[in-house]
This record gives sequence, C-alpha cells and structure tokens, in this order.
Amino acid sequence: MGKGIQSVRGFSDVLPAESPLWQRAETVIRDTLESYAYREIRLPVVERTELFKRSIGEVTDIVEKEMYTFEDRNGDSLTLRPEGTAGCVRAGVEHGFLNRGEPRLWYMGPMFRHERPQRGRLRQFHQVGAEAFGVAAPELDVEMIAMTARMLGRLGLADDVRLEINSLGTPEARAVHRERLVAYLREHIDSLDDDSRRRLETNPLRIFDSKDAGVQAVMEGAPRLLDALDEESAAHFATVRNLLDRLGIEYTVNPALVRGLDYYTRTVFEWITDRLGAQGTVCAGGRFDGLVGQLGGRPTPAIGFALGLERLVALLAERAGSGEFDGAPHAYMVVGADPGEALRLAEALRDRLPGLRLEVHPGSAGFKGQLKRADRSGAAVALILGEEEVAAGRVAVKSLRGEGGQRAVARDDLPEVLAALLVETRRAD
RNA sequence: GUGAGCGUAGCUCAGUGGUAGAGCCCCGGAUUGUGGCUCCGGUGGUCGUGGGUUCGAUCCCCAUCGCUCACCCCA
Repeated sequence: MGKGIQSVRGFSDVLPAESPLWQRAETVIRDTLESYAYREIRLPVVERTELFKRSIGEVTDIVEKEMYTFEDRNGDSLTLRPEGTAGCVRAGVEHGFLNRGEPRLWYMGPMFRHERPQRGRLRQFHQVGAEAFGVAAPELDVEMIAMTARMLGRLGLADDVRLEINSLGTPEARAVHRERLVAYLREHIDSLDDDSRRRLETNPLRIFDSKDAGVQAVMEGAPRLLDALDEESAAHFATVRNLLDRLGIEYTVNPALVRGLDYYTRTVFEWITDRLGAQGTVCAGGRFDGLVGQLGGRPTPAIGFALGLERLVALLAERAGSGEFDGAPHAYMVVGADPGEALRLAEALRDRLPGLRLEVHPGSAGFKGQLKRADRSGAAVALILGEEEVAAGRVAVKSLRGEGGQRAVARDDLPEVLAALLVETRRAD
C-alpha cells in the first residue's frame, strides 16, 4: 500500500471491473451521435496555451488556476486541454471545413484540470463532446438537447437527471445587463457576503445562486438577464421552449444557469442529477456563436455540449443490475495431456464463433485445479479436453452454473453447442 | 486555493503505551480425470512517511504525503 509508485493525484485507473460500464456508455453515446449524423473527430490532447486563453476567457478559473501548462523544449507555452471545444474549433478553422456544409462533429477523450479532486471530479477526466457549426436556427439547439436526452434515456438514466435551460443572449445584451447588475449590487454591497463580493468582479451572474439568505433577498430585486435579452435572442429562446414542449422534453428555466466559459451565447442547458453529491452536472452545453470568429475563422454560429463520462458511469454504476456484463469468458477450456491440441481446437472455435469469449488453461495441470479456475473465471461452461476425449474425438461440456451437468459432445457438434450458449448469454451482454 | 474526516493484510475493518488480529480474497490439502458447499492448514503488514515525547509508540504530539467529502468552480 505505502509501497511502490502510486498514480498521480487526481489521475485514476479504470479497472477491469468497471470498464464494461464505460464500454456500454461509450457505445450507446457513439451510436446515438451517429444516428444524428455527427461524425467523429480526433483531436490532440495538447494545444498552444493561447488557444484556451482566447476561447475560454482569461479571467475564468480554468485559465487562471486550473490549466496544466508547461513550456515545450523550444520555448512554446503548451497546455493539456481543459476542455474540447477550443481544439475542435481550432481544427475547423485550420482545415477550413467549418463553412463547407454544416459540419457536425463529436469527440471523446481525456481532459485535464488542476482542481482539488472530490466526488465526480478528477484532474484527468473524460468527456464526450459534440459541436455543430453553421446553423443559427433554434431547431438545432432543440435537436441537440433531444439527442442528449436520448443518450441518457437509452442508458436508463431518464429518471436520474433533469434538464435546466437558460438563455444568455448576445454578448452585447449580456454586457449591458452586467453593467446594470453590477451597479445594482454595488448599491447593496453591504448585504453581500465575501463570496458574492468576489463574484461581483469575476462573474456577477453567479451571485444569483448564492446560498446566503441575505444575498438571496437582495437578488430578488436584481435585474434579470432574461428580461434584458435582445429581441432576437428572446424570440430564439421562445422557439426553443416551444419546440421542447412539442417534443415532450421536460425542462425548467433556470435564470441563474450560467456556463462557466466565456464563449457561450443564447441557449445554454444542463442535465443535472441529485445522486452524485455536489458535482451534479452530468452533461452541459450551449451556443457559442461568437467563438469561431474570435479564433480567426469566418463568423459561424455553433452549438455544442460536453458530457462527463466519470459522472455518467457513476450513475450507471448505481443503476447497474445483477445481469450486468462483467467481461467473463463464455467458456474455459480444461486441458489434459495434449495442450497443443487444446490450442488448436480453441483457435478453430474462435474461427467459427467470433463472438465467443474463450479462455484456455495455459499449460496443463490437475483437473481439479483447472476446474477451480474455470469456475472462478466466471465462465458458463468448462470444455474438458482430456486424454479420453481426445481419443474419442469429443469434448466434455460441463456446465459451471446451476446443476453442473456434463455431457460428451462430438468435436463437429461443438460449435453448434457453443453458438446456442452464446444466444443464451447474449442478454447479459 | 480553503475547511473537515480518515490512513492497520489484496479488500472490509477490529485493536492495545510493551514490538498486531478477524472476516472475505488468495494458495494448498481432505487418495486415482471434475469446480461450487463444508472442514483443515498456509502465504501475506517495517500499523502511510519523517520527526518528537517515552525505558518502550501502531496507539500520544508535530509535520508531511495520500485518500474522502464539502466550499470554490465545473463535465
């Protein structure tokens, strides 16, 4: 325990016991994205530091104190990506594909933020993100929300999450509102706690969800961003709400919902759970109509979301039933005097049945020990290939679950028997 | 970055100022080529690390590292 080299704080392993859940999440997400015509893009984990400063915002927590930044050997400042959108937009501008059609992209991979680890928060964590470019219509916002709803639904998490939405309007409207809000708050500065005073400088909108009762009272009378929206943004938001209603997607409007990154505009949304402690946001996204232009591309409207895989998997783990796929082999081959023959047979079986998970006992040993291993492997059956069986051209198929019956099967019939077994266990996969 | 709680076997945890235990796991055995159940036996810990107090520290004190949760922030 206290020995040897340990993993770096906040960088954790996904052990074999948990990886099936990850695989299931990834598969469902990928399939869903593809069913909405999103295509995968694979992006580097390292980008120039400047990219994140310009996109996420200089004064955000992420840029100010959470980035893994280092100097390359040639003196360039590089950063382990703290999120995926910036790199995605950078790639789009660099390769000039953002304005050819309306690209829909997704990516999956590790992100890095130097924060204090806690439940649902690691320094290396994994996100699935998707971005759609070139479409300003609110229909796209709603389709994206519907897509995330579908993912969560397919994973059986519909009852564990709720949707909150808000509109941040245009940067201009937001700036005007911000000034008004700050002016208002300065009048009531005496009623603000330290936390809120600090936010006054950094992100005054955040003060809306202060937990302090006195602050709450002040905020009752504060100017609301939603009331200050420009006409177009207001109409856009109204359409989003209307369409969500028509799709039967439930949501609540949360005027205090603010995305942490500077580049968001108009629609923002967040899927929240109460089952994961303090870090309840599982999936969040919104429009960023200004970012592409900011990063040197032709001004292009865009929308995206990011989903935290650790948090999603944590929810799945809570929900996981007994029939969960655990990666155990279907069959375990017990080997007698001729290990070479066992290997040959095993290869032949894998040729015939690509879906078969077959573990062959390495070398040969006593049947007792091998059967014990077979049992512990979690396999449904043991395939016993001893001297008697080899001589007779058969394989003993012994059930390791339930009664434990055993029967001799002719070699030629074995693929068929195992195929039936696969069908039987497919449910659990 | 701030605060709180916790670090004893692979895991879950007892424990006492006098150089450590249980359950589970793992390994072996209960006669010949048959797992699970039962019984018997066994491996395994410099009690997170470094200092201090003490005749003596796993236990008390300090520091440090790590874990966990919360704040902040966010996926």
